Amino acid sequence: MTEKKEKILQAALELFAQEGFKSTSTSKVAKRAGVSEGLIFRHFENKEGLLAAIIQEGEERAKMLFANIVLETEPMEVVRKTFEIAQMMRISKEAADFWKLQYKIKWELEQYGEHKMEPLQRALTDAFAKLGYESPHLEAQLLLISLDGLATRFYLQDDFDIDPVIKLLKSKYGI
Amino acid sequence: MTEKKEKILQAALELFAQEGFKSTSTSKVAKRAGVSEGLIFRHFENKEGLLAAIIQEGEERAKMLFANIVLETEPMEVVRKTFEIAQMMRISKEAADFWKLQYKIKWELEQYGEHKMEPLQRALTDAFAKLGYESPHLEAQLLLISLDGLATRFYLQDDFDIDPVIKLLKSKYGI
DNA sequence: TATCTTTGTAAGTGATTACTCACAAATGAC
DNA sequence: GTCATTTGTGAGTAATCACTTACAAAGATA
Repeated sequence: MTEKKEKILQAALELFAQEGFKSTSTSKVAKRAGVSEGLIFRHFENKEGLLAAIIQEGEERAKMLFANIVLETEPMEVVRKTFEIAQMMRISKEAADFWKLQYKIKWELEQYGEHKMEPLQRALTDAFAKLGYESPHLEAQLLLISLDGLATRFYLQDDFDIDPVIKLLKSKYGI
Repeated sequence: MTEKKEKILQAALELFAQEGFKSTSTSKVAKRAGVSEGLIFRHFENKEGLLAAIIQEGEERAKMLFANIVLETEPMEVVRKTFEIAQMMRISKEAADFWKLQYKIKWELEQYGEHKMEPLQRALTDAFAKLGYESPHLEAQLLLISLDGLATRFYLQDDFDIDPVIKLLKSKYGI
């Protein structure tokens, strides 16, 4: 991976997350990365290839993140660590950009990245089952759905105070 | 409102909801509406004006929808009717298009339409207070956030079975 | 050093974009 | 019927789009 190729990926991640995929031009990406526009096509073939590279890079990071949860055997810890992930978007600017891009892409290209969340959902289903919930699969779905909603507000509503809402939601799971 | 003007609004709603605002061209809208492209600019000045007209039309519809809830005094009925709204997107294709557009616009233009939901949130806060919840304001926020997450799945995940999840969520509020 | 491959650039390409403009048809008021 | 206004069209516009191409610089291998 050359230095300029990395610059392109970083610039594209920022711009796609800010302005969306379709409405970010390749010339803009090149300008922010400080390279010629042609270099984008040399490295990534076309604009979609650039997006694919960004998404793939992030999916590997997501896998690493979920691995920590999936291997957890203590059910309450599974739930607690799931909330931990939700709170992580607030830490690193790059992580926030990546997750924001995920949601933007969902709405822009209408492809729900179900598979990415599947291991987490299975771990949660298992945890809720162990905890004696009546419909563990539905409970797992509902928790992830609530976190989707939380992310929506977090990214789109400027003055949104996420912490007290997370705290309330946690309390409903006894955390 | 002339016939052709209405055709434009309808075509634009469909296309914006399907493909997004920025990546739907005015020529495409004109073609679907069966009018000349120039007529769009005659009636709406520019592309943003067309979007504004669509959104305004829908906001009035949303107000009417919420009015029924806001005037409700029985707190459990407020919560029940809120779920009723959530289930409405599944009925009419036009209503679905409108709400889908709302979410798409949120992510594309990053402007959260807070004000639109405010009367509903206040009614819910009031209801939860009457029902003796500890943090009625947060509870109202959390419920609306969960419904945001539900909408995300409903619109983006093809095989999503929304009914059992709504049923589970309802049960958590004693409905 | 000579040669081959990779990395990089600058100046293009035709297609599409939002939008304008000159003009015609329809409508309404008197 | 006449005139003014509104509604509508079709052929423009400059700017921008994703992408190509010809060619140069840099690195690696011998």
